[in-house]
Amino acid sequence: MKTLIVITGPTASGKSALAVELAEYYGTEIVSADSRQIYQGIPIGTAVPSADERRRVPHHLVEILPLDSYYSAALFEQDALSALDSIWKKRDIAILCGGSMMYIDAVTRGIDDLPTIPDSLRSEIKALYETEGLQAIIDRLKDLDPDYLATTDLSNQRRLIHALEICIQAGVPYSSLRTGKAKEREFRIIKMAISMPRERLFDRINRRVDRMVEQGLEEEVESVAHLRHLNSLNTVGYKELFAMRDGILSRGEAIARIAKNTRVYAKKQLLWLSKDPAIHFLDADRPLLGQAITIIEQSLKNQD
RNA sequence: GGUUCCUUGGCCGAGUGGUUAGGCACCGGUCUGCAAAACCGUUUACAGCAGUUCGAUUCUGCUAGGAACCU
Repeated sequence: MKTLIVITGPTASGKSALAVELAEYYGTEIVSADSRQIYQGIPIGTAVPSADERRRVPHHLVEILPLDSYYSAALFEQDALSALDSIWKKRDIAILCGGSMMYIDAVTRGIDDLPTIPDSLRSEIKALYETEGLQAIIDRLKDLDPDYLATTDLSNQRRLIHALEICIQAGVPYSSLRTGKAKEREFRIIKMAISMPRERLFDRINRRVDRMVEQGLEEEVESVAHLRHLNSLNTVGYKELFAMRDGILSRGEAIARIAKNTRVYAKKQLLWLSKDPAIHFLDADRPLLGQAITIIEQSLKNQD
């Protein structure tokens, strides 16, 4: 039976290294589940797998998109499933590794089918928001989808705008398209996350930020600065250094801020993981590969 | 030694005789199409002591610490 091994965990916890070891052990390949490593041109700040790691094990969905490409969890679901299928043609086991929790959910649980929003409508709604404010969006939704409005956060412009776009494009309320149900997958899923004390994780993050700077993060930021308005660059490590270029932050402040925002990001990931009952946690104080293999072998045995 | 001024929560920083700004950080949370995004919530005060007052962080006095000027 086709099996998907998911390796996740907070940023800087050592996911990539473990995934490579596991892939070598099972003779398989890795699909990355990382919303930023998928872009080209920002390898340092997104801590893309090393050349050596990629030589040892093929990685899919890393550095495949130009920075100005639109992308989403739904697109990732398609791309990841097709990459996984290509691996399953050769092996029973495939590995999905990354820290973009919503992307992982899109693969393991699926995501509802929604219409794609054309650029024209997207910019129309954006203009409405910018000229008339969030209230205008809310007012429209009162007519088009009061149910959604009743259950959502009225301060979150991003989600409200999205809901309105879907209502208009689909011609039916957004809420009517939301099933809230996980899709049936025809593959077995074993999910694991690396866990370690928060202090130690934060220490690793701080060190990793310093290393990125040593590796030339500032030059990398410089090389993409002309594209700073893109969503792909609305990313920790880049926005802070853009602020430094603007003279808003000193170099020291910018670097400290990157570390801080990375810690905040890690906490969000940790929160997401803590809510997922299906996750097996791996203790970072003990050899990870052995723990992972034990969990995998047990799961395979139990479900056969 | 004298005169004047200052002392607010982890940090910055307003202000008031009673309803205890705000920002940052920390902590907690939301989440099915931009998710390393977007958004929400909570906690920690008024240097110490005494007095005035129905009531003091706010007024008075003393103590401690600090600043400026004078001798």
